[in-house]
Amino acid sequence: MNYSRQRESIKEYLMSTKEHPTADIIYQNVKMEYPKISLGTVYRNLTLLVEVGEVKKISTGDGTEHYDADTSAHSHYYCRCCHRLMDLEVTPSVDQILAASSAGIGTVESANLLFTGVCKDCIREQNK
Amino acid sequence: MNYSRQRESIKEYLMSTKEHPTADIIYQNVKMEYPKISLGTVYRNLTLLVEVGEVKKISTGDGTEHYDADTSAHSHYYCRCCHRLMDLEVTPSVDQILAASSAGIGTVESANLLFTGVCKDCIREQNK
DNA sequence: TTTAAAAATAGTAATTATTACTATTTTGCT
DNA sequence: AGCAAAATAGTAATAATTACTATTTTTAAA
Repeated sequence: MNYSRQRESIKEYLMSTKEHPTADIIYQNVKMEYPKISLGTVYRNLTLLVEVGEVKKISTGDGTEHYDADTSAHSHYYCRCCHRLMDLEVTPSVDQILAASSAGIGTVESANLLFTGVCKDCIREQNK
Repeated sequence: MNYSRQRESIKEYLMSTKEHPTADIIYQNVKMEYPKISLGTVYRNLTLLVEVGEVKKISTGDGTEHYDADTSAHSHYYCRCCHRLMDLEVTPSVDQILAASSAGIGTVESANLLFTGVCKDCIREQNK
């Protein structure tokens, strides 16, 4: 992977915000510095950065993906009303998280935990 | 909400499978019973069923949504290789889940917990 | 059991997010 | 400087989802 100003700018913007922006929002912001940047470049670099582990992709089910340069272990709270995605600095038991967050940030209508990895079947396939 | 055979069939199919199918897979299956059903009908009813709480929508970030008629509190494991979404009957501490699932199902590359609800700001707005 | 309004449907068109393609430019190396 | 690999802008294509409309189904009341 070679250096690119555009990719740096994307990373910089992502690190400067706590908003968990979508590709399009990132595009609009990076365009201020690089008016000729194309949306495809934003998507390609986001995919790259996620692959390399420098950025996390967060799926809320609202129709578009959100991105976060904070790769530390933390959870998120999504408001289905204003569509904001917020940080939650928690890792303890789900019950505790539920109690804590329902007291703090808003109502909790669902708490979903999703693990991603490569399953045993696929590992077996790969070792053939 | 009025009764509809198509909606019943969608629910029936969803309850019969552990596969967490996408709208399109559901469409293909319900089409066996109702060959004239349209994809729009599937989408509309899935949205309705999710709103009413009879079905859960699960976002893996793989480009399409998955649906689950099992609304009990459980987590999921997504394999980024074969794109299968599997059930995990867990609710204890995230650390325990991590340990348990990494031993069992496959590698765990990420564990993401997402809460959804209505945030305090929105509740405040609504009470005006 | 007819009937009329409300809700749902099939089929199609439109929209939106994302990916693919290509000719040109930038980067890293020697 | 000069060359290959990687990246880009711009555009076209794809895939998932939503919107629209004329017709059919459902529901409940006459």
